[in-house]
Amino acid sequence: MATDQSAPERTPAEQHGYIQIADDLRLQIQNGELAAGDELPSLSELVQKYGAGQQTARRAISVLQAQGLITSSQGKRPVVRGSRTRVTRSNRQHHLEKERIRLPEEERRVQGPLEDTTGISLHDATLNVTYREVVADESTPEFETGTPLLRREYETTGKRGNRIAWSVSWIPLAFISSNPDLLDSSNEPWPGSTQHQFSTVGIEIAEVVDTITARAPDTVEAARWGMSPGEPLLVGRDLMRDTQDRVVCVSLSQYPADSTQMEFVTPLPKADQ
Amino acid sequence: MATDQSAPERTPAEQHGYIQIADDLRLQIQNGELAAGDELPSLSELVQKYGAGQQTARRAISVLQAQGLITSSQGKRPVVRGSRTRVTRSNRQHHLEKERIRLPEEERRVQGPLEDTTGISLHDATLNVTYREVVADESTPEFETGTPLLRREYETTGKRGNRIAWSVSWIPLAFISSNPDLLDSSNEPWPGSTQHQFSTVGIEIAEVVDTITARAPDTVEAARWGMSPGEPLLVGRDLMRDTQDRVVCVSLSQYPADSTQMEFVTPLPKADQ
DNA sequence: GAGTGGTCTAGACCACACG
DNA sequence: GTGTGGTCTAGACCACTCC
Repeated sequence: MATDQSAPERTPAEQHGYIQIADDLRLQIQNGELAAGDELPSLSELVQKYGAGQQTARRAISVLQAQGLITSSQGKRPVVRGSRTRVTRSNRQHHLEKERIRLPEEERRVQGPLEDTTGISLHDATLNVTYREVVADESTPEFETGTPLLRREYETTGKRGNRIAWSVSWIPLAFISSNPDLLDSSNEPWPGSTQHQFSTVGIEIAEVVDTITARAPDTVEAARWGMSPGEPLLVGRDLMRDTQDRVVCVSLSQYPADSTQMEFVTPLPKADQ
Repeated sequence: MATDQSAPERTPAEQHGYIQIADDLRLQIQNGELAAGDELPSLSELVQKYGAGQQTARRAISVLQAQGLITSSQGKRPVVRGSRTRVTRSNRQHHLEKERIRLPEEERRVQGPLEDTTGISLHDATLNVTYREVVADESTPEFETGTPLLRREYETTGKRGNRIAWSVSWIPLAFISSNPDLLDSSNEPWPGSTQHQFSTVGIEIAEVVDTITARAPDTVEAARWGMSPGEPLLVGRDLMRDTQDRVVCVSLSQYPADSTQMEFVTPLPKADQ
C-alpha cells in the first residue's frame, strides 16, 4: 500500500505528520534541549525516527524555518537560530534633535542621523538619497490629493549591497520652497535632522506621531534586506506636526524585526499637589 | 526525460520554478490586476499555464501564503487577502489614565481598560485574570534575581475561544503589599489602570517606556490567536518608572500585527524664545 | 566522494465546498 | 458528484559542504 496514510504515529491531537515532527523539534528548541547553534537531525534521521517520507520531514523543517526558529542551507544540517541583538530606535531622538538645532554646524555634524538610527558607522555603509517632486496621491492620505510634495528617499546599504536602513518622507513643497537648499539632494546628509531643516524655514515641530506595525516581507524585500525566512518587517509611519498643528512631514520607514527594536518613552506630568 | 529540470521557462534571473510562479502572481496582486477578494487560478490552471508539476504550483501558492498576500483553504481556490483594519493602541492612554486617577470610582468604571486597548466591548469577550507570586528570573531581567514578584496574566478571549488580547505584568511585591486588595485577583477588572493601582500605595508613575518588536508566531500561538499564516506577532515590553526612578512594573504584551497598530505620540517642548 | 539539503515530477488518497 | 486544495509517498537530479 504505497499511499496508505494511516501511519501508526498519527494521533487525534497531532493530525498531520509534518506538524507532529515540527512541533516535536520546536518543543526541543523551546525547552533548551536544542540550544542556539546546535544542529538538527538530518532529513534521513528524521525519516528513520518518525517513519515518515522524506518530503514530510522536509516540510517539517520548512515550518520551523518559517517560524524563525532555525536556519537551513544547502549541504549543511539545519541549525537552531540564536536571538540577534537588536538595534534600538528610540523616540528620545526626537527630543535630542530638537535640542541640537541651535548648536553650530560643526557640533551638529559630530554624530549624524545615520549613526543615531542605525548604530552603524559610515565607513561600512553607503547612503543613497533621492529627491523627487511628486503630487499627493493615495500613498500619502495625510495630504490633500494633488498637493505638490518633495519626496525624499534614503537608502543605506552595506558593503555587500545589502540594505541596512530605508525610509521615504514627503513634505509639502509650499512649506520649504523658501529655502532652495532644502530642495537640493546634494546637501545630504544634512547636518542635523529633519527638524533642523524645518527650523531654517521658520517651522517648529511640536509633536511627532509614530505608528508601528509589522508584516511579512515579499521575496524581493527579503532579498534586499538579506532577511532570513520567518523574519518580519517592522513598518513605521511617522507624522510631524508643527506648532500651528499642520502636518508638515510624513515618513515611512522599514526595519528587519530580528535586528531592530523600537523604543518609545512617554514621560508623564507630575501630579499637581 | 521525467526529471529534466531545464524547462524552457527558466531564465537566469528566475532560477526556480516555484519562485517564478509565485513572483508572477505576486506582481499581479501588487499591481492590482488581482484585487483583494479575487480568486487566484486553480492549481491545475497554474500547472497548465506554467508547464510545471502540481507540487511546484502548490509551493508557489504556499510562498504567497507565507508572505501574507493570500489565504487558501481546502475545497476553495486561493483568495487575495485584503488589508484588515487595525485597532490602534496608543501611548496617549498613559496620559489619560493618569488624569483619570482622581475621578470617583463610578466615573472611572465608565470605560474600562479593555475597551480602551482592544476596541472590543465586554459583551463579546471574556477576561481571564491569573495572579501568582513568583520570584524574578531570567524572564524579568529588570529585577534582581530572586526578588519576590506578583505576576498578573490577562487573557481576553472571544466567543469562539479565540484570543483577542494577552499580557503579563510583574510587580515587586514589596511595592504593593501594603494594600492587600492589590494582591487579590477577584478585584479584577480593577476600576482604572495599573497607574491607579499604584496610586493606592503612594507610588506615582513618572515615565513609561515601551519597546516594540515583532516575530513570527509558532504553531500553538498562531492557533490560539486564530492568525493566518504569514501574519507576524507584535511584541511589546513595557516598563514603568516611578518618580523615584525605580522600575515598579514590567509587562509583556502581544498582538497580531494584521489587526493591530501601535501609536506613539511624542510631544516636543516649545522652543524657549 | 560521501553527506545533505533544494528542487522537481508523478501519482495517490483525503477533506472540504458547492451546486 | 465534481472541483479543488491538503497531505503523503517514491524516486530523481542538482548544488553545496566538508573531508
